[in-house]
Amino acid sequence: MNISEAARHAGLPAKTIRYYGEIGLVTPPRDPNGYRTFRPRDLHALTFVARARSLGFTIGECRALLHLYQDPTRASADVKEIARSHLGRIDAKLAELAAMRATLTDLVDACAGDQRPDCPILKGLAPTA
Amino acid sequence: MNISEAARHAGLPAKTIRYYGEIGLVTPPRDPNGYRTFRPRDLHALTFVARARSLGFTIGECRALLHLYQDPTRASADVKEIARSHLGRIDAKLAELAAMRATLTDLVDACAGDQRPDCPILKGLAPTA
DNA sequence: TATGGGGCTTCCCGTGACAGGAAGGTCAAG
DNA sequence: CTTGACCTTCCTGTCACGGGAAGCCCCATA
Repeated sequence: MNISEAARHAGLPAKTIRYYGEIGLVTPPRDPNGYRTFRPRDLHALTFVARARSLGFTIGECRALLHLYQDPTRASADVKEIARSHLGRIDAKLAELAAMRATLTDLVDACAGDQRPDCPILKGLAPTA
Repeated sequence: MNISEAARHAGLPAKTIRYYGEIGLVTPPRDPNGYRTFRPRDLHALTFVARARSLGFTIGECRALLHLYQDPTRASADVKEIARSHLGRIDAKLAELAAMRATLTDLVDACAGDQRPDCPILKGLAPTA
């Protein structure tokens, strides 16, 4: 199977799949003509990575998860640790965004949004506010 | 005032302030020796940008907001539009992260996290799940 | 057999918003 | 005069790719 069909199956752009090969994440063999040939196991790995990425795991975490996935002697504790760490990052980001949202919402609600220059948003950003 | 003191006042790394100069966001004058000299208005602008950045505005938005801030003939509607657009981005990101968090929490809760290889997290990421 | 239009390859540059670090000029104190 | 703390520019790296150029390769059709 060539790269464009693999891309369809995995739900990833071909460019991304080439990138994953370049960084040694998923490295399908090559045909004599140099084309990448995706075997079922390669598609499997690509789809696994696509899902992990869609959950926000970094490439490094995807690499570790893929190794664990392919290692029958793994301990689920190792997987869980990666996921919990990522969950912590997500919670931190959520808190940061929620705080931004709260402040911004207040400012936006206070702003008339008309032709006059008076603006609570700018006042809120100004140093001496 | 030199850059390190300006950095302290604005709560930004000196490196970041040089970057802002490079992209023409805040461009303080130079002493004869080439050192940047920060006037009160430069500190003002830097602090304004620092606050806007901390609310998640992009550099481009900060540039626009700073222009509006310094333009007494502005319409608050223009400011509000930028802020509302950013608020939309924040909400989208919040939704995305909340969805990730929900899925991840389910998976993590289902995982024993012990020495055994059986792992619902990996199962959840696997293609045939 | 020629040709045309895909699909495949590598290579290089750009993204956003900086951080790290090297090489070298400047300044005030001892 | 030297030391050490500043300051400067310049180059590279980050993260996870996207865009596009230049050049093979393959298949179908005329």
